[in-house]
Amino acid sequence: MSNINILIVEDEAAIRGMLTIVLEQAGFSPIAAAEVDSAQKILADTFPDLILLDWMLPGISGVEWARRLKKDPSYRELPIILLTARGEEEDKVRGLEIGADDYLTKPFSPKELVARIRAVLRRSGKLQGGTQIVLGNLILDTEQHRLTIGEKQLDVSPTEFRLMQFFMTHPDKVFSRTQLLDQVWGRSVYIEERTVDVHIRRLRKILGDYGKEELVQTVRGFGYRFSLID
Amino acid sequence: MSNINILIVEDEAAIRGMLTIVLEQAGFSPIAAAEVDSAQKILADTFPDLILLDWMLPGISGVEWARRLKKDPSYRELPIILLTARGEEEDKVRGLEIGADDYLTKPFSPKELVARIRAVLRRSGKLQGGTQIVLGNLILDTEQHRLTIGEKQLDVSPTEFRLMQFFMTHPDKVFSRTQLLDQVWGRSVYIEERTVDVHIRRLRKILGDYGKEELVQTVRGFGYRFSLID
DNA sequence: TTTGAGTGTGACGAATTTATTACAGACTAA
DNA sequence: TTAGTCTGTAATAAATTCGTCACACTCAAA
Repeated sequence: MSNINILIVEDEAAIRGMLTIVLEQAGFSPIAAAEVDSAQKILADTFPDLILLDWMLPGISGVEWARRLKKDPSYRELPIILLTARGEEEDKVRGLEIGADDYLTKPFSPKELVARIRAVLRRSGKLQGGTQIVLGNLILDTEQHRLTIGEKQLDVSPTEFRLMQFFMTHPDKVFSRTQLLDQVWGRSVYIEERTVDVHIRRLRKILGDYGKEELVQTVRGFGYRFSLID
Repeated sequence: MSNINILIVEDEAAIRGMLTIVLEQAGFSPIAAAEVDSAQKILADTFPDLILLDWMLPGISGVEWARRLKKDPSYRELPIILLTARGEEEDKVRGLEIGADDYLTKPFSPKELVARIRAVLRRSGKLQGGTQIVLGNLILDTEQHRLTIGEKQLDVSPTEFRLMQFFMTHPDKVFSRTQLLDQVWGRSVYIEERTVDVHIRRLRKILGDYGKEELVQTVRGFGYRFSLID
């Protein structure tokens, strides 16, 4: 269960399905959209680490959308890989001009796709050899599956670990219970929203043992936030 | 100038040549044969450390030869990596049945080839620079096949030894049961995941006799970790 | 102060995951 | 061959985790 989310935007259902399967098998968490409109919605409440974008799309074209995203400060850092039709050299050039991070010419092999994705992620620092997330004196090491606070090791359950991992990679941001369920539990399970509260409680209890209870903050009416600042 | 001899058996001259070059560059000493007959001769008077064997061969097929070798006591230990054509899943299954140590699906990258070869050689103990791995007061000597803790020598079975070897070369890192099976048992065998648990248990028991039971740690939901730290 | 929605908390049973044991077949050395 | 070891698997036990619920508490608007 990687938490590398990849947003696929592709109108052809067959290719979309193929991409989804390939990415899943490669250990990513893909989300697919058929056109820009729904992609935009997904973008709003999920937090993809990379977008795989078809060049030709009905309605707003992929290029056009990419151009917009690259102009938007809050999405500028989000890597985009364009999928172009065979041999349209010109497109490639234009694609890179608008700031796409890579392009891939159809047809491509699954292997190549995954390799390119990894390369881009690595370049943007999201896929690192260094597997540590450091926040203050909190260290979460995904490779060792360890959560330490100062010198002390915290004993957390798998779900708590994933929750912490998500929080620590998105500090200072408020997330609704639904968003947390989507991100930490996965989009495909249905679970009561209140369950999040319980897990938050458990996390706070553990953190509280080390005087760090206030790291997880309640934002009444919205959800929770993880932050070093009060 | 390695003394690792690798016997290549491949009928297509182009691929044979490519393999030879790749292996040479990787520091191995390749010897190539176009079919089983000449391979058999080479086998008789040179002593390869590993065979890279094409699945499809004129005359006796690669599989058939592999099967024979694996039955012959004097060659049983000789690792074999099968080269299979793309997507022939069935072949893989048969490949592992006859006891191949790994398989590689064409086309493959030189990098992957070399990595797999190294892995297999390491697993069979033939690739070791310094033969000792030292961790705390634990010493694992791959050449003498010995595991000592302080002054005491531990009596471990072959599988336990390989498991320890893998753990000691990758300390502090969590591995899933699948990863352990791939790395310690080999990619081409199908074994129940639970079997790992049993071997872990056996290892712990042995280590426990010397007060080192806690070296192998359970990471619930993920797998196991070998670490000197709690 | 009242009221109701939003949140915190402890408990519980079910589900999941891991540990342990026993056993049969394969293999090895004598 | 034979006794003994090694290994994978299945069965069972033990431990942990997880989602829900019921009820207590908070907060803010009226």
